[in-house]
Amino acid sequence: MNYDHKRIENDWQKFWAENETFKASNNSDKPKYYVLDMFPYPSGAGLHVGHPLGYIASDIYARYKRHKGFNVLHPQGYDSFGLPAEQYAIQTGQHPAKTTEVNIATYRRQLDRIGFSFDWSREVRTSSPDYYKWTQWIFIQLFNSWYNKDSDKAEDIATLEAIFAEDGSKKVNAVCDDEIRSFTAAAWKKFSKKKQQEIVLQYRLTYLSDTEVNWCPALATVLANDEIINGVSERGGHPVVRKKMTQWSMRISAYSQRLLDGLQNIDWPQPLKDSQTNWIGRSQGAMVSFNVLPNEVTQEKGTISYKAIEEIKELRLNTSKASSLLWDVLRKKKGAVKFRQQYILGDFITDFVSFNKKAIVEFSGKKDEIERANFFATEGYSVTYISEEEVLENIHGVVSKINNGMQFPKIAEIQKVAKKKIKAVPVKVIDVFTTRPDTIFGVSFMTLAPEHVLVSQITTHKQRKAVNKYIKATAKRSERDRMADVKTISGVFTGAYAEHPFTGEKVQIWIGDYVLANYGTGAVMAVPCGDQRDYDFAKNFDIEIPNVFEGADISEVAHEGKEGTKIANSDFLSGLPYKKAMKIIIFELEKRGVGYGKINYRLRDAVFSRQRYWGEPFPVYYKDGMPQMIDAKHLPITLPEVEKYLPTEDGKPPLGNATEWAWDANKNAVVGNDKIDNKTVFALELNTMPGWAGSSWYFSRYMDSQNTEEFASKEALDYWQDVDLYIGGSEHATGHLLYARFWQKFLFDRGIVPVEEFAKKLINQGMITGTSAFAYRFSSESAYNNDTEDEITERSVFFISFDYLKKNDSGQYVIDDEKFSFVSETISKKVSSSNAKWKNHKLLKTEEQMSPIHTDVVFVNASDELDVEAFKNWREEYKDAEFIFEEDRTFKVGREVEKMSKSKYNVVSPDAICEEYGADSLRLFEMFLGPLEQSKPWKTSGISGVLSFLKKLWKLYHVIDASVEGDQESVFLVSDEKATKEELKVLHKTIKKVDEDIANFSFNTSVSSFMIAVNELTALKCNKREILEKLVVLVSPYAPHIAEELWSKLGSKDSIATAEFPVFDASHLVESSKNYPISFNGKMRFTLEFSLDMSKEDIEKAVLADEKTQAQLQGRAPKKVIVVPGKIVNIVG
RNA sequence: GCUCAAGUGGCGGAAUUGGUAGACGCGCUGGAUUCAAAAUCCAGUGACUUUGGUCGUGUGGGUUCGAUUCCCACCUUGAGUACCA
Repeated sequence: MNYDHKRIENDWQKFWAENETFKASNNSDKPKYYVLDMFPYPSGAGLHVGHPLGYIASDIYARYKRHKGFNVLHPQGYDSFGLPAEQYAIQTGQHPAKTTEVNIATYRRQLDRIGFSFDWSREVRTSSPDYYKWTQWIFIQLFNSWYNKDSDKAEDIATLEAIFAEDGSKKVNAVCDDEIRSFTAAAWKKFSKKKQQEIVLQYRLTYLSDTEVNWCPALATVLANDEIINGVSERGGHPVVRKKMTQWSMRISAYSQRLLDGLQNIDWPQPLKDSQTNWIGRSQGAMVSFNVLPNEVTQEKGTISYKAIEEIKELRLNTSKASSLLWDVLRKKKGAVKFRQQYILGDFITDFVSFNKKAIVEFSGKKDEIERANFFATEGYSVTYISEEEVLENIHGVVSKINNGMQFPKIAEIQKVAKKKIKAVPVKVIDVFTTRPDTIFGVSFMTLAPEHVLVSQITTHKQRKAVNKYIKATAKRSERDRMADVKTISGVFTGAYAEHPFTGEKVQIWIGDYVLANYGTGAVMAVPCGDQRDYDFAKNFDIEIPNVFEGADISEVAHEGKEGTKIANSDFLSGLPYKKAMKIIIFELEKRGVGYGKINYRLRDAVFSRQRYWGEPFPVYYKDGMPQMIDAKHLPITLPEVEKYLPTEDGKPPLGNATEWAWDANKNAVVGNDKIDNKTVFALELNTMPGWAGSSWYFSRYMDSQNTEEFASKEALDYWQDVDLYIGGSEHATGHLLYARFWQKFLFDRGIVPVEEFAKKLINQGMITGTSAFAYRFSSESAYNNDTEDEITERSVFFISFDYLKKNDSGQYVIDDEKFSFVSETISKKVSSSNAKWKNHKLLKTEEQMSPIHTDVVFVNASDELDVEAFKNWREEYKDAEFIFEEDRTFKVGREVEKMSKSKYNVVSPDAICEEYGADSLRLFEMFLGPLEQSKPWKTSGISGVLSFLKKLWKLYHVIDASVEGDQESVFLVSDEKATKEELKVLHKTIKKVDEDIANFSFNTSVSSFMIAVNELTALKCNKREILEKLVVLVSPYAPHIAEELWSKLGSKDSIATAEFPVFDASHLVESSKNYPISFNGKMRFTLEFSLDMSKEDIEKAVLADEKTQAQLQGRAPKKVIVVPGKIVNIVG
């Protein structure tokens, strides 16, 4: 029987499936090993040969580990929520679930053909309700957690509420919104339930907030930072704008430091670690406070800001009906409680306030309600909330509500408040973050982001117009414009000054769009001598540039280096080097209370809402405007059916189209929207989760994927622990891989998973690019009639074989000068023979550029020859094309490496390769292509090498049956004779090499060592069982089908999958002599054979005595002879 | 701009701690087999060359008896990032 890959591969794939050969057990005496691939998004295009590269590598490793006696978990699944299926649904109306189903079936068929050892019983699909049930469950856990900086981990939200009730907000050290809110325990208890919910929401690890988001109008959704490449969407390349929206966010920022620290403990590629480090962007420095010097605006009416005055004016003009009605009643109730309308308290304008009763009456539903409530509570006021409807319907009820809610404070408290009122006008403070506090004496101005809150409060009357104009102009500019135009320096002076915290000097306050509102505090202290941007700004606006560096030349550029320069002109810092100066300045800042050392991170919280249909629904409903979690026992909240997958007409996300999509708290079921007025039915969250939700924990689900009671059982989690080897693309560095690490750490904190990092080792496989083929056509302006100088328009299309062409200086292909006359004449002959009026014309100019036309790579053979007939039939427009062939009647194409893509006709499908060469050839070839991590081009022609290797391997186990006439038939035959020394040497050399190669993930080199082994054993005519039995196990991880076939022929009834990996025995490689390279001045000239136990001196003597050495030296005496025993001899002449 | 990775025959790529540069494969050349083709097998294949050699791992320096490997500077390509204070 000859090597028949089709039959063998079919048989064994069936065998594996029927016997569940690769099913992993959750309890075993063997040590565990978990090999994971990044699961694919099942796209409509199916797999091309580039996709399985990583899967083949991981499969080899998984099979190798099985041979080595491990209980291997090697699962596979689908990341099946996502945009393409939804975009397709929008275009065609097909339900994404359906197309996803079809695509998955294609993927599965394609994957099965390659012979992977996946345990399919553990398959997961992120879009399946059985799976996303647990994604929703994790969301609930995040919602019910806050980050306690004191314990440095996530804790249950109940512990936060307990501290609030016990000690108020001061005792809480949490990661939450930067705005300082403080309230006493007493105040906390007095807050309404809703108020408390609002406060707690700001501490949760997933929270709702009005955030500036990246809005993509074309996709009608928001995008995360890592989903945007160069200012446009990663998918589709649509423009992205900034927009404020209420969104769910994930507090990944709480984990910044731990995500950074964790990188130390995992074996991941350095470039990937670097890019995560970069993305987290830790910078060490200090916060510094600058007081704004009073000016005519900030001084006006004490604490009342300009903004507030404007607001009051407007408020009083537009008082609502309810408000004026209530004011009439309150005003007339003379004597009892004196209320004031729209009076200022701190930064806020109250609706109604009674100063002596410390009572406030407010209409609920204000945007800044939480901040107001906090402030009022801190000041000791009690707040009664009322609604417009209440007032209109039952004003007397409202008045009694106000009276009941009123406190009657003690005298002492009233006095305290009075004192506070007398206190001086609070000074406006600008906080800045800087990494170079040591250069603080070089500050000559400050710059605020145009969006900074203080801008409107400090700008002088004189500058207001210019400032407003500038703010408007920057708001208009899109993020992309701002990015594209880094060079233009713009800004406006606010007219205000700050006081330098050390020198007390006046420092101008500017605004400029080079300062970003969402990094640090949105304000910088500008040190033009030490920062190029500040320098450019100062030069542009003619601001002073004081030099605080010893001996630095700052006439042209800023001095940005840290080390090696000492600080100058800086009072107590002068003469100090960077590190010392940093220590001292931070000490001083803290001592004087004007700043403190601080670490800042670039990592932002991740927006978690998407205005899409095809994603996980949130397990969230809204009650009284506040988000509530649906009890976990009701999960999954399944996606509702919708008519259209587009946003609703009133701009709600696609889920708003659902007619049955609301939460009935009594019946615990999703019911019709029409019952929403029934008091027990609540609106559900209409956003869905982003693509990275499902992929942030799938590796844990594989451990126990069929569990309906838990996300995964504790036993399964404890047994498998983490992924031992994770293989996937580097493009997920700052997306999936960072989010997954974040969730893992969170789940670890909450005691759900046993380890803090989910993958010990990670390898990035490179991309396989395509080798496009081009036929070169000469373009239309090429034909002229030599007699009339007229251009001939009705021409044929000509293609010219690649060997007639050369590249010109601009990289375009033109006809090679030496071959020009031949080509030109050939074309002339062809044309004139077809049309009489084209006699005597010139068809080509030497500098004529050829247009490269993509031809499908299937028409091209290994020698780059085009199947011209197939090409002509491929496209109507080339049917009558003429071809200028080589002398041997072949037509050559040009080659160019490009990304594999349908539009470039260079896509090679694994199905076609499996059909023609077999899965074993495909697997070997993909590995043989080059190092796993590297990107490398695919060229189908090379695969014949590995196929002939497999045939040679087959032949080692077979002999030609002479009794069969005609076609040569081979029959299985191995001998039980003892192997020779030579044969054992070949085997053990190969065992050693393959063992090392797999350990180093150097799969390409082990394929070549297989080839060497088979070539050598063939030369030795070896067919000994002793050798061949071990050889087949060695090959089995790479080419499992042929290995199984030969293994069964060798007499085994079981699969080769768990056969013991051959053990290397060094004794077979012991040599007695060495062929020493003899080099002269480091250049090898010839070799000499010496025994390995010969001494240095003897070797030196023998080498010098050799006539070849004498010939090299030509009579000169060698200056020095270096002998490295077992390695080399070098003679210095 | 910054960060990282990589530059070796016609092509994909080998070369363990510095020790015979180009393993293995593709392609190419010649030969055997064949009516012929495919397949298979054998030999050759870095460049130059007076056939004895000489030069060769992006460029220029350095360290070393010896450098693809280590150090410095530069060039090119690819990836990530983008005013991060």
